[in-house]
Amino acid sequence: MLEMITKLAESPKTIERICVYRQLLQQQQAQNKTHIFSHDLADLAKVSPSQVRRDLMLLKCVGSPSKGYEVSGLLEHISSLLSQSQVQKAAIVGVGNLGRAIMSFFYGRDPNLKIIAGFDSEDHLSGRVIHGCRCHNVKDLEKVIKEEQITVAIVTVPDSVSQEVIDKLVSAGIKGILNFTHVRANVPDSVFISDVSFSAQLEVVAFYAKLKSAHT
Amino acid sequence: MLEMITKLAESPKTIERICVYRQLLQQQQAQNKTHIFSHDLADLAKVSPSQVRRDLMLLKCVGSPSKGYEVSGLLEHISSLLSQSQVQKAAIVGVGNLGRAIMSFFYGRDPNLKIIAGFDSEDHLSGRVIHGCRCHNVKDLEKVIKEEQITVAIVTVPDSVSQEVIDKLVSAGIKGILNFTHVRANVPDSVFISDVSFSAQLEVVAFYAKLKSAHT
DNA sequence: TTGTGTGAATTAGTTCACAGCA
DNA sequence: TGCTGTGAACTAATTCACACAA
Repeated sequence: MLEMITKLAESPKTIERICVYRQLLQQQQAQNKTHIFSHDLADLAKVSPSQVRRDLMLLKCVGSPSKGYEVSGLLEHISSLLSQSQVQKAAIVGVGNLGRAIMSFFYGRDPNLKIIAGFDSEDHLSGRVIHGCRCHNVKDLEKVIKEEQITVAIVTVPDSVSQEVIDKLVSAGIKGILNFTHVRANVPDSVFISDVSFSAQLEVVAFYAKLKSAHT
Repeated sequence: MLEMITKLAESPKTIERICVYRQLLQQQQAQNKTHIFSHDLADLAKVSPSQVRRDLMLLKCVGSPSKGYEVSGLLEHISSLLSQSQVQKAAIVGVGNLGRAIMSFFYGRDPNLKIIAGFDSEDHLSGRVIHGCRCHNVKDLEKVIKEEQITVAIVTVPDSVSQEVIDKLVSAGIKGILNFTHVRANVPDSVFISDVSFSAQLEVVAFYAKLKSAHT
């Protein structure tokens, strides 16, 4: 098991796809599908069938040539691998439109990973519960994170306070950060940070859109 | 020039980084920095210096060993390359929290790429202008997109109507789509689509966070 | 010196192609 | 026959390392 996790840790792309597979498999399960072939999952995820088989291989999943992979089996493998049977708690710093959108997007999606706290400098939010997520003033950040043993944080504050907020999160003991600001913040090696840049992504889309238009 | 674009089109990763460089360079320019070394830009973007030099090489940017790269020169190169001097218009389908957050995130950021229209099935939004973006009922989608010659669309609707909305966008002539739903939609080859999955990204962060905790 | 520009080397990621099984 | 599991081949992405210029 530990060896498998080490292997996986070296393949961030695979991990991301596996998270996507899980979502798709849950949808399939909801439709009472019990088995699925690699090419069917590949179609749903928009990747190649051999890619799916390779990814599942890493998880030591096995399928039968006649029926494909058992959906419930895959889901168990994936969940145990990703969450390692421990519940993890997450917090959001910055309860604006984006913060709320993410709360509602994520609400009820993954029982092993729950966004339980929100922080904002706006006092009128304190005490409110939005999508199952209790809001606090940002000055209680360290206290709440330590009390609740929160390990993951989502940062949706204005760019100008990004590094400051991230420093606070790090010293409060956060181990993983999903950063929506445009600042590429400094964090120690002991913390994992992933940057999401809407603007950059939209610009990439615009670039290819132009290319596609020219093609016609 | 055309040759350069063809080369770039084959390096999606480079394009994404270049968009990030642009943001960072604009910040630098605002601070009256006129020149920058590859390692400084690398620090800001959290990539390696040789990566920066390679990326800039693709754009045929040149720097001097003593002063580094000229910031305004880089910005010109990047902007002309990315937008090819044409203004592009974008629309958002789904004016909920997420849609609005994206509107405000992007408002005023890039003069060559503007989100000018929003579509929603909620009638009370029609006619409202949010962050410079005029809202319409979704049934006017095709008409407005054609009239305004919008080429890029952002999809922030519920998963259940995702494919349906994307089909409409494609037949209205959209060439690039940024998809925030969990559905990996089908689109023809003539359209570029990029999927953003918050949940998957957050799960990846949680995975590495757990890894980092174990490390301690 | 110090940093750029770039060929060469390395590493990561993906697809191919086929043996083996139901 | 049709699909899985996987070594081998290939392609893409990144880093190294060093000639050259200010």
